[in-house]
Amino acid sequence: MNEFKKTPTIQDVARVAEVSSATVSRALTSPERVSEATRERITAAVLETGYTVNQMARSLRLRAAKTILIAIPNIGNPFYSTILDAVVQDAAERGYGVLVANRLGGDPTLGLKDYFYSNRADGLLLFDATLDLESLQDLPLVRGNRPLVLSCDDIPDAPLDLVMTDNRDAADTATRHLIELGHKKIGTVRSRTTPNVVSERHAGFERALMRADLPIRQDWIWQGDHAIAGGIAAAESWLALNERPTAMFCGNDETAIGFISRLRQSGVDCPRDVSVVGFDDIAVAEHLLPALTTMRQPRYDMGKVATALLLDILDGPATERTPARRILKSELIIRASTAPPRDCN
Amino acid sequence: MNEFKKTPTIQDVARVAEVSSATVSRALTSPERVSEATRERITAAVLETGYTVNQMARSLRLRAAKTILIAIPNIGNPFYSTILDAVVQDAAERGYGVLVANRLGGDPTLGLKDYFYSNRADGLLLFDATLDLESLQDLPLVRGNRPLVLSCDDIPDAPLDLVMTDNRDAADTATRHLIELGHKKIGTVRSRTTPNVVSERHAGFERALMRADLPIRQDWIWQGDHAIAGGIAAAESWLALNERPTAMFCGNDETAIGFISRLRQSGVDCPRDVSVVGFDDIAVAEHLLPALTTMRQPRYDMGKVATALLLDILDGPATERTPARRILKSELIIRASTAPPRDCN
DNA sequence: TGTGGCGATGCAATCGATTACATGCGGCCG
DNA sequence: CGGCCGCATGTAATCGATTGCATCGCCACA
Repeated sequence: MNEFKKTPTIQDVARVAEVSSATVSRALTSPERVSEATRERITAAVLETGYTVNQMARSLRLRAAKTILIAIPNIGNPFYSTILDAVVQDAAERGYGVLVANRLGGDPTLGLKDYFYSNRADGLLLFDATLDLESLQDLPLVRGNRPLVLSCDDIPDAPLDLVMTDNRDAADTATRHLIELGHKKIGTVRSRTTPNVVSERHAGFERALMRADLPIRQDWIWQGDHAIAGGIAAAESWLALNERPTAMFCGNDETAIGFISRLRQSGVDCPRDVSVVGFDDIAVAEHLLPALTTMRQPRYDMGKVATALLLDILDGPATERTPARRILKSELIIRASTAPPRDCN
Repeated sequence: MNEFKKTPTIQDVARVAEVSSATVSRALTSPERVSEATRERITAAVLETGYTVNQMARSLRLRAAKTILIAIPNIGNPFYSTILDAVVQDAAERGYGVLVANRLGGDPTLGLKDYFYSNRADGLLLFDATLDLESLQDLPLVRGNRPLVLSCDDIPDAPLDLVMTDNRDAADTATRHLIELGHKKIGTVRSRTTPNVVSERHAGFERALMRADLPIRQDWIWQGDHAIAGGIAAAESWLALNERPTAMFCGNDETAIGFISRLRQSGVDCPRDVSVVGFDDIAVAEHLLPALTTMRQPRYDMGKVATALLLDILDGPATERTPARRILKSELIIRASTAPPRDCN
């Protein structure tokens, strides 16, 4: 059926349409520059040969891969996969492909990937600030002056384009919600995977407590891992306590899920015995029992905004720019996992 | 610091090391072919210039992009994001990048993507059988004789490499579990997103019922959407029924979550009033209340096996092969959402 | 009728890495 | 001492698309 053994090239089309390859190229990229008659012959020839452009050749020539690289700490986490979803969707609409790098930060083969990824992507979307500024600048993408947009997390003092949520205010809001319910003993499960989000959130947590003149007790602060396991571990330590907090602010929803689930196993009920507020509002949050009170993060929007920012830089003129900072607002979603403390009722 | 304005090329390295670009290329790809002295000079020059290979140029020359394309119906779904995780991990280890295409099937801009993706990926990992065989063969990847591995779903009569789970047996097992608990009135929420998985699962469901001489009632079969919303809709319809099934087999965990959650709102308890078994065993399944009985799908393995299969084809000799079929086993995880029916107690 | 201008098209260089083939050099053996 | 072999390296073609410049008609206007 196909008269060419190999993938047809622009030369093949040119031969069939009886024009030069230059004309074919022009017909495809700026149709108004060729006469109507030739354009039709070329269109027919494209169909006949089944030609599709060879992106490798085009990229080489144009010095643009039409591809962005997205680095995510943990694809399996619904929080990140939603972002990825948004990014892939929007990038595709603007003609860009998305290469995925998982756990770029912690991977010992980073050097290999350097080599591997270089010159393959036009820009980088980084949802992971476990890299410090120095190693970031060592990445060939950045060294090659490729634009980079950082999201979900901040790197202090880095002059980078940034898309974030208002982590500090959000944590403050969540904590205030617990305070307003009457809680005086409030603990938290922090995380360690994304350092600055964590300190921002923790700062918001402490700010709310301080403003309410409530104590910040170190033995009521646990380290989580942004996963269910961390919540479970924190719960076990919580159970061993003599004096327990009556409310907990968890660094994300998975942590809250693990925490509540482990407590339930030991007969401790949420929200009767302890109130829990999560962070993110992942899809299942409202279908849990108790439905989870949480700070909804505009994560789909975060993906969209970050993508738009990066692609605007890529498609725009190569002028000197001052880094942009976009802060998106989170929203408190009150459900059933928070209630007034028992002894205050 | 960097003496080259633009990204350094192999020519720049050659100039610094005072050799030809051919020698640099050889030093990098087959070091044993250059003398030790030159090799050292070249290594030094690579460091000095900060050279990294331009993959576009290499791919053009070698006709291999060192990239695979993965098509997934819904990235946001934890089921798929786990698979993606496995794929990215394993592909990176073997020096391949992963391009993500979301909802390749339903997207009206498929034609655009054709154009766009062609010649960019060496092979395709397809986790979505909403495409029929015909449109599949129209994809340039396939037409260009690029290997393709189909996973999660089957396309009947297609001579394709395949990685699947034992959907029919798994559905049979799940249904038998309900039967063994004493249930006689059993319904199901099917899905429509992945046609053949659905019919396989449904076939397993019906097989189990028939073998137990139980009725297959059409009004006890709902259409879901592999998402929470579908479970909710089915639950609402279930509530309106005069004679209700006492047990439900749900097409996936999200469906089960929505179903149970909606029923609870109306005071119907799982497992007291109705038993529910899910499918997949997503991460939260064991932390739900009730903890979800479900068929665990080896989805991480599915990603790994599919990747290994595709990459073996790509890296192996270009011989004629007969398509491989790998079937992975699912496992029944009994938790708290299933129990004997009330009236049988 | 001559010429300037413009639209359509072709020619050929270019992007950067790879590799078949050519070359040159040194050593070994007869 | 001459010729041959083999290793190390260089030369140049190649992959496929894009694009600056050249060319060729053709029309209009003086």
